[in-house]
Amino acid sequence: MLSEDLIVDTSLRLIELHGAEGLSMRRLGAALGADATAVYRYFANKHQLLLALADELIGRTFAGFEPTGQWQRDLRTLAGLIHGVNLAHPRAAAVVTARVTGRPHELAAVETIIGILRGAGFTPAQAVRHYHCFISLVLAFSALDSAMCSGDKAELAAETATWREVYRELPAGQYPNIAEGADLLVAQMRHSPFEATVELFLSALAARLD
Amino acid sequence: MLSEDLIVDTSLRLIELHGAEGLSMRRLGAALGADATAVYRYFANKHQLLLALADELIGRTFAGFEPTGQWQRDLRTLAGLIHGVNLAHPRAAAVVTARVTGRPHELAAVETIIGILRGAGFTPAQAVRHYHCFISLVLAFSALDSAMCSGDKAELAAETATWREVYRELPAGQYPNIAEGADLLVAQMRHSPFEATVELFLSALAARLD
DNA sequence: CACTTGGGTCAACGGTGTTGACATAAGCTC
DNA sequence: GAGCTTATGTCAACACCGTTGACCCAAGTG
Repeated sequence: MLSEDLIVDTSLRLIELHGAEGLSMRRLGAALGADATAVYRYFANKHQLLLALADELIGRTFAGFEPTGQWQRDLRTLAGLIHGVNLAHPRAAAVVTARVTGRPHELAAVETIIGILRGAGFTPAQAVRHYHCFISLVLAFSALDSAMCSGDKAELAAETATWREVYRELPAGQYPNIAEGADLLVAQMRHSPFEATVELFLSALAARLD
Repeated sequence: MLSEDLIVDTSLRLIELHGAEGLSMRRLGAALGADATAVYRYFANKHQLLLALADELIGRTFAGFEPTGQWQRDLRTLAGLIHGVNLAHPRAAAVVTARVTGRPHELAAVETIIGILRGAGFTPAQAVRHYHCFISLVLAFSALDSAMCSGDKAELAAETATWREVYRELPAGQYPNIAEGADLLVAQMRHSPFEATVELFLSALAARLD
């Protein structure tokens, strides 16, 4: 017997295993030991399935989180958790990102984050505004970085090779600013600017608090 | 006779016309009045074509831009330009976002932005770091927002309806923070937090400059 | 017993990106 | 000009994809 939970778990395992694009209904059916179309008894279409995956991921993200009362630290932790979970499930991340699920785990997440901002001293209006910026920032970067990592290793290596070869050999006359920091640039582009951007964001919020 | 330029232009027109997912090789071929596979004489695969689209978009974005010397204003303008162009071409945006093209227009863009930061007084290392954060922020939000707008109108309306119905009717006992700002939340979620986040980002940069 | 209903299977439709063989026209060398 | 190479477009096919509708059978219910 299949079930929503079983399908969701199997889907997440498949994504983790076969990478971003590895989740197809046929593969899912095979992994479940059933026909591909059996899944349609539980989810109207693939989009609904992805929404369920998204909510499950949100739930897992917030499962091990307890607010400490220090709002900057809490938001930093949450940002890292969300980013991390989404990176582990790139394909589902694309959906968490773009659409609102309206499911229970999502509600709990919204409640938690706005609560942290209210506790920090922001007004309800500020808290809502900053919540929107915060969650969009984190999700947008998650989607960006998981798209970055979803390709094969070979593809990724070719990518950084492009950076190295193209950017390091540019004529300093035409591109003085690039030439000046070419080594820094190549080194910088290898890892995500996520943490740095979150720090900038948090410092901007803190400045708005006084 | 086909040509790279003709293919790129037609592709962009197709995307603008048929929406995000509207660009398939067969449709492209039809729009060109040729067989779908003829495109493969000019681009090794669809990914390469999308990279070319991306570079073309970058070029168009920077075409009408002249730095004023006021770095905050310039970055704000650029952010808006990039965001706007990407919103108009949702599918291509996803690619501009994730991958480095290494093509001429991209190089010019990198040079311009780092130049602005250097002119603002940042060190080469700072300029490179902040460039990376800035461009990632802008591209990540562009991808997010264009994914948001790419669905049908009906789908989008259903989305906001979800927000309205679900979030406004929540029990205040379980979700006090959401209940407190439910109206604000529903109103807020309708438009992108892009401008607000860019402002926060720029203010954080300015604070780092002293 | 008859009958509905939930849940799994099967074949099929129209779509996708991509490949390899084939045809034809252009341009170059002898 | 003849012959050959190279560029360019066409065609059929492959292996996928999400989704639908018909079918079938076991379980539960009147």
